[in-house]
Amino acid sequence: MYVSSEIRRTMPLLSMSIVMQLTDLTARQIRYYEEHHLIQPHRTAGNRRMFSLNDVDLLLEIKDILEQGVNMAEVKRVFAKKNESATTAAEKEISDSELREIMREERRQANRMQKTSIRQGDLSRFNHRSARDAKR
Amino acid sequence: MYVSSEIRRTMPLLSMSIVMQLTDLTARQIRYYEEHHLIQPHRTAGNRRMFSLNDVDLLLEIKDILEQGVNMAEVKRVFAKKNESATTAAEKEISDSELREIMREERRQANRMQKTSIRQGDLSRFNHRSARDAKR
DNA sequence: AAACTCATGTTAGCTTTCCTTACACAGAAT
DNA sequence: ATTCTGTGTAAGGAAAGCTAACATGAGTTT
Repeated sequence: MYVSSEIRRTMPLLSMSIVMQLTDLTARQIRYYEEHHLIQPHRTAGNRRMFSLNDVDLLLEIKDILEQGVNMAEVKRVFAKKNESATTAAEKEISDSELREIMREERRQANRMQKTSIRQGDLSRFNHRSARDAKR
Repeated sequence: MYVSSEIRRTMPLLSMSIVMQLTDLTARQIRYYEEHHLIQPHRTAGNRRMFSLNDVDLLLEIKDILEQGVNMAEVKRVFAKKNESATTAAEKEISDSELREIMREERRQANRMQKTSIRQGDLSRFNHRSARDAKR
């Protein structure tokens, strides 16, 4: 009861070290993703970053996507599209399958357009993810 | 999804400054309550306290009880009894009303025993708490 | 009244954590 | 071959946290 029930996913409660533990990312990586506007952690009066649970989830998604061999530019596009569809459709959440579908579409478009959008390895895992899907 | 669903109430995620904000207690107070074994926050490798959501709830309860004009010794007894009844009866949670009942009983016993247990003001508010009760 | 207890405030000195900035580097893209 | 990208790492400084110690006001005991 009490506080825990009032914890909002957007409340900046978590310090850098905790987020590093939760996400298994380095501080360098987290700051880099912020630099690219993928997250916007709050700042304390003393300029320290404070993260929300939402931020942690975002970081985990970023990590997950990057590990698939997608580059930052693409991650940004995926997130932009995700926000777009979320706001236009007034949806707050998006499922993993939806996310993968969006990325699949992104990939198709990028391939058609100029094939410069996707680098760093192939995306074959996105089309046969039975093993990974089972884990989620 | 992802992390937030895995957040356990016992995970030490929160720093001192955040807990101060959440509870509106001073660092001095929080450390003092720990000194009296009312909470046992984790420690980082660098000796910093890290609090769980459970700790925050406990602190809020402590604060609430102390604000009624009860002293620490009594708070300890209340908590001891609470733990006892929780473990023996295999109950995890205790309602506010139950808590107040326990404290009422405590007070009666203490008065009978040696009347040294309760100091610092009277407990009259416990018997006519209509205004405060309405807030919870 | 004097001495004591309790819960909290405050200060000092020190350690840990976090910040920014800058440079380095390996692998991929051009 | 050169450039771009994502990450590592180091330096110097500042914020936040720690312990220990003394201070204090309200209530209690002697």
